[in-house]
Amino acid sequence: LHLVMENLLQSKNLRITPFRLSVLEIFAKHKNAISTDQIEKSLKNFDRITLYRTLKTFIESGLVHEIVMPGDIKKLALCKDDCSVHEHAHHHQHLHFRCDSCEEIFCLEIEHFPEIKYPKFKIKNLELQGSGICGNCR
Amino acid sequence: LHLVMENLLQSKNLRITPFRLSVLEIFAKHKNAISTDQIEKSLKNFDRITLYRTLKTFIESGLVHEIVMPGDIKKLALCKDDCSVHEHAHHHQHLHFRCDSCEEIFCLEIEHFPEIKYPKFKIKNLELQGSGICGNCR
DNA sequence: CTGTGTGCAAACACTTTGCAGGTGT
DNA sequence: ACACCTGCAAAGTGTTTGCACACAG
Repeated sequence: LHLVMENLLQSKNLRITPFRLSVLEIFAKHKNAISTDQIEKSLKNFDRITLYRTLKTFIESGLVHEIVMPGDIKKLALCKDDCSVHEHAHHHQHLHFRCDSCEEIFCLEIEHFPEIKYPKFKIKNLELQGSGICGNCR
Repeated sequence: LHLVMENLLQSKNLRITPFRLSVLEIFAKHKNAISTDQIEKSLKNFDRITLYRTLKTFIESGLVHEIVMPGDIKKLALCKDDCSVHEHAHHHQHLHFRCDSCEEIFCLEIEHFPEIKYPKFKIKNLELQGSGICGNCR
């Protein structure tokens, strides 16, 4: 696991440090998106400022993406192969789904990603956000 | 205009006050979504706390909806007829589009709202967020 | 060795809470 | 008259900036 994470950092030209590795491992342990708060609870003897900077670096370099929803919901998840970063924006081909019951946020790979057109507008990137009841809660 | 806004407040069982009316009129003046900052600049001699509470009330009663995007982008827009509020979540049938150039956020009515299915998940609400270049900027 | 990352202190912005007084219905 | 809205003070939360030292390449 360590090795995988080291390669991940190296592939983005980021230096391999113990702190970054431990943050990445927390992401790897969680299947779904996690909040900064969850990360902090999983760390010990850490500096909050460094964590913020680390996360910012991860987001900018395309390792991690933010998922935000109305109501101050903000979570982070590891990017997948289908993620790319252009002009400071992340592009995904998956659906961000929030369960009304357990409040987990899932990144769901969907088969047919919809195409949307609007007159005179050039839509370069489309993001899907859904909510409802997840597979575990029903 | 005043009368329209008064009816709007009344329809949601909210009291008609000068402050609420002036906030609503700011929304009406702007075609696109606006930030709290923009609202504050349009007001004078106002109390920021009251503004926050007013906006919260508007959101909860279904008058206004929040649009959030990664990178601390947070704007507000008047709800349209196709908006509804269930269990603290707003439902729309339009696309939220952010222009990479002018950074305006548009609520775009699209003809065929996509249907997404995912095995074992019950998707009750779907939100679309797009980005690219708007009609004015190209 | 050089530039990047880290840790600490301080500052900053945004938002919420509590309460007294004012206002709408 | 009563409940709701407003304004002020204070506090809370999340995040950023500056700088000195430590560490990775």
